[in-house]
Amino acid sequence: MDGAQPNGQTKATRGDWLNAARDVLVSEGVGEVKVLALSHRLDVSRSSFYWYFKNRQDLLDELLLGWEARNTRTIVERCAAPAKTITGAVCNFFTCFVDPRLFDCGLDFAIREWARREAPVRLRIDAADTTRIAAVTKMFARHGYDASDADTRARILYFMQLGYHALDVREEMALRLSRVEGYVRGFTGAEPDVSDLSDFLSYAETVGQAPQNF
Amino acid sequence: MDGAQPNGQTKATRGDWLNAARDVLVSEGVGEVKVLALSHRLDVSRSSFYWYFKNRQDLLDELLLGWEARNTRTIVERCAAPAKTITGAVCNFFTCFVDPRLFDCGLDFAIREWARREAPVRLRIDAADTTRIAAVTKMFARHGYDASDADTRARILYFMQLGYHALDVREEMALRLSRVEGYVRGFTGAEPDVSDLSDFLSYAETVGQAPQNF
DNA sequence: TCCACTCTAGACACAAGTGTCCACAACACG
DNA sequence: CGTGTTGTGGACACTTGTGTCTAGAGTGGA
Repeated sequence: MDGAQPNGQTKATRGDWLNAARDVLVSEGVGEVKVLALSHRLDVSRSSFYWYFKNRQDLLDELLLGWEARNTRTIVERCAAPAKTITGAVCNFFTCFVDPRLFDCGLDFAIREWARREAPVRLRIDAADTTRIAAVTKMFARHGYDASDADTRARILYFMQLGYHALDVREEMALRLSRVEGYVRGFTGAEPDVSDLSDFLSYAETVGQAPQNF
Repeated sequence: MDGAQPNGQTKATRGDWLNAARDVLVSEGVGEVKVLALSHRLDVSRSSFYWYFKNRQDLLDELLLGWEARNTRTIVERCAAPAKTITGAVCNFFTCFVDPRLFDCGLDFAIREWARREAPVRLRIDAADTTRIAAVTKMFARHGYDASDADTRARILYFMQLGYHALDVREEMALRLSRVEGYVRGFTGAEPDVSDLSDFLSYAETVGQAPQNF
């Protein structure tokens, strides 16, 4: 994906610039993604940047491209994953947000914030949300909910999950997991399937060691 | 709240600076709240700013103070409002987000974004969320939900509502209202009370004319 | 060896932002 | 009328950021 192998003389590859930019985008917002600051961070001259990128905007475009290729696809895949019960299906959806390798929450919100200021970014976010909600709706429909009910439940589930992360709540994984049963009951309107639930909880434990979502 | 009455010679009052700053904060983020830009917008010399405020940070502090005094109190009050049924109570909560005069959503999110970059702001947001969730939990508990159930439902309701706004969804008020019944069913786990629901819908219609939330 | 290519550093020109200082206009009041 | 206070505007010094141009160091291949 990165193309060129670093040369002996190379101090910072194109990928290094992109990674540094992503970090700053997530932790401090687009406004702070500055060529000067990145060059300090990489300990490279600022002008080297212009070897790899046309200008600052060029870098930002690339960042957006990477995000598009990743987050939405993850959600769509998890929603389409086979599940015996709706409990299992909802748990499949949850995995996106529990396993940081699957869905990059920090990036998602950083880009939403960015979208508030720039209309073209906004359009891409809108398209992503539409695709994701459709995938969740389909998941409910597949488990016997009628069209209108599936739509409502999909929206509650998706908005609640993003709301949770929008608030950047910081709580222990154990505490978070202790609420899962209640959440599933609330989201599905049915009694959770015990075996599906415990499958999810043990999966979550294994990835729970990973660094926090952001 | 504003103190001084504008003098004949006064071109921009302290309040004018604050309003302009709030607008920019909401639409473009803290980073864009710049003395220079505000002075252009108010058509006043930049140095006049320093008559009213010690420096840029002083202005930002004031903005934060105004937010604290408003948004959280609104939610707490609406949750404490009397309601015959849980349907009515949830509808009371919804009013915050339907009537832009009650709760300033744009400001809430602008400040959340700001909090990502500055720890002291983050602390104040955390305190606000804790207070708000506690108020919603109490609301459910008052209507007969046991402690654990009330906690879960409060979180689903609050996170979902903020998630909805975090995504900055733009849909017609009519479409939004058409989903309310389903939402209430989902949130309360019970069949909505018809009269409480219609009271809310007619209230929402009257304020629906007001400008969009942001 | 030497030449081309890749990448880096430093200098330059410029734009936009901050905060300070000082002169001064306009009003309010004795 | 003077005189103090309230606000405004312009000039200055400084910082941080962008993008361009050019010299040249290092590497790999003919």
